[in-house]
Amino acid sequence: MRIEGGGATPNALLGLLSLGPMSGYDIKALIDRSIGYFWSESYGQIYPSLKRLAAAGLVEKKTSRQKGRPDKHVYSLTAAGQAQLQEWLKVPVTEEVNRNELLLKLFFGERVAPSVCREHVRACLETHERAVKTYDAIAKGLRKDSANDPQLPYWLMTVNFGRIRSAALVKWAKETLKELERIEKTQKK
Amino acid sequence: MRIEGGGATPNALLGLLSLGPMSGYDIKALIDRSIGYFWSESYGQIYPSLKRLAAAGLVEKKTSRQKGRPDKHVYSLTAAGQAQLQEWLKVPVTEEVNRNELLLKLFFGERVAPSVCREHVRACLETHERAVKTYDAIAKGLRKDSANDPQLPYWLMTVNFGRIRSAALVKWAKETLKELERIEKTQKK
DNA sequence: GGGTGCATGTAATGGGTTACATGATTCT
DNA sequence: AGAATCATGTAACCCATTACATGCACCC
Repeated sequence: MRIEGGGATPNALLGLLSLGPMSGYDIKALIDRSIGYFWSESYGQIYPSLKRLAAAGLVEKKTSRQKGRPDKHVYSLTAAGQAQLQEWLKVPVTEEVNRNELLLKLFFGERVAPSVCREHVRACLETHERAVKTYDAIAKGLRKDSANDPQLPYWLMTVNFGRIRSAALVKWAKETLKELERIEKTQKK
Repeated sequence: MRIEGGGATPNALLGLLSLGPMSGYDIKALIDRSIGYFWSESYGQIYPSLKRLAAAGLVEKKTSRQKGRPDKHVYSLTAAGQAQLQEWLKVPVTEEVNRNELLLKLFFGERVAPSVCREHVRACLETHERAVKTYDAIAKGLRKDSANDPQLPYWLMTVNFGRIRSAALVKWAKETLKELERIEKTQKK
């Protein structure tokens, strides 16, 4: 048996619980409307992980009965859990290559008609144009709703990351579309 | 039993084999010095996958004996394999959220000293500053060595993606470092 | 003699999503 | 009547990396 805390998932859960006591269901919902653009967890990870965290004494479980609905299992950070989270936050980030299917398809793009790649890149452009707007909206909302939260600057940093990245990809997509059109024209001649 | 060709890995292999006949070992080496910055495969994936592709008739295996060294199993694309690759290249890219541990740690950054986050962001800055230079070098090399290859424009598009993305992250990291220093100063007062 | 490169492959393990199973309440 | 939301959990499955197993040749 391994000690809970090595992987990122349990530590992400500890982090979310540091915002306040929550159930597995709540955690999933919170992820989807906060860190969802750079982190995801499924129930199949959350529930077993919470159980293990509880067994390791890093979180505490309290069952609250509800009318009609199933019992709610609310978890909260223990002192040990808080310590573990802080330790993990200090560990240097290990960046691994994340696979990019768009680039893979583009790399072999010469094997198909230029219009195929154009379509892929156009979709990418649309996605990130929308994303930039979304990030701006999120930042605006955060600045309003969490104006006095000491965590606000950190949250804005992550949003800004997304914004800058998406803006860059918009730029790339536009450049790339032009290049693809150029290829298409020279091919037809 | 499933038909080979659904996942990205077998199709990536087909793509690489479209560049010429190769062994599993060659494929790994080629990945590492070409698409390695946005795609990776391990032997544990490559060898079994090639076997399945051969069973499905998408690639053809030829064993060439070598002096001293173990036999080399050279695979080449069949017509069916080429067709499968082209079909796959047309399928719209499904972008899923890729987890970002740096952002996760930054999101909970208020739970630790600002210097911790500063260190993470500084590492990110360094990584991407180096990356920009690497991408430039790769592009230069490609323009020289593959000047007449019709695939060159596509390869440059993928390199340019990396370049633009890394340059954007350098910008973000610099901004973020300033912000972290600001937080540090206001905290000390 | 020992490290590195060539060359193949399997088994163990890890980390994750999806589908399944259950069931009441509330909204349309 | 039916869909969505609340709520928890397990089992099956998929995909991927790492470790293991083997062994020769070449260079230092």
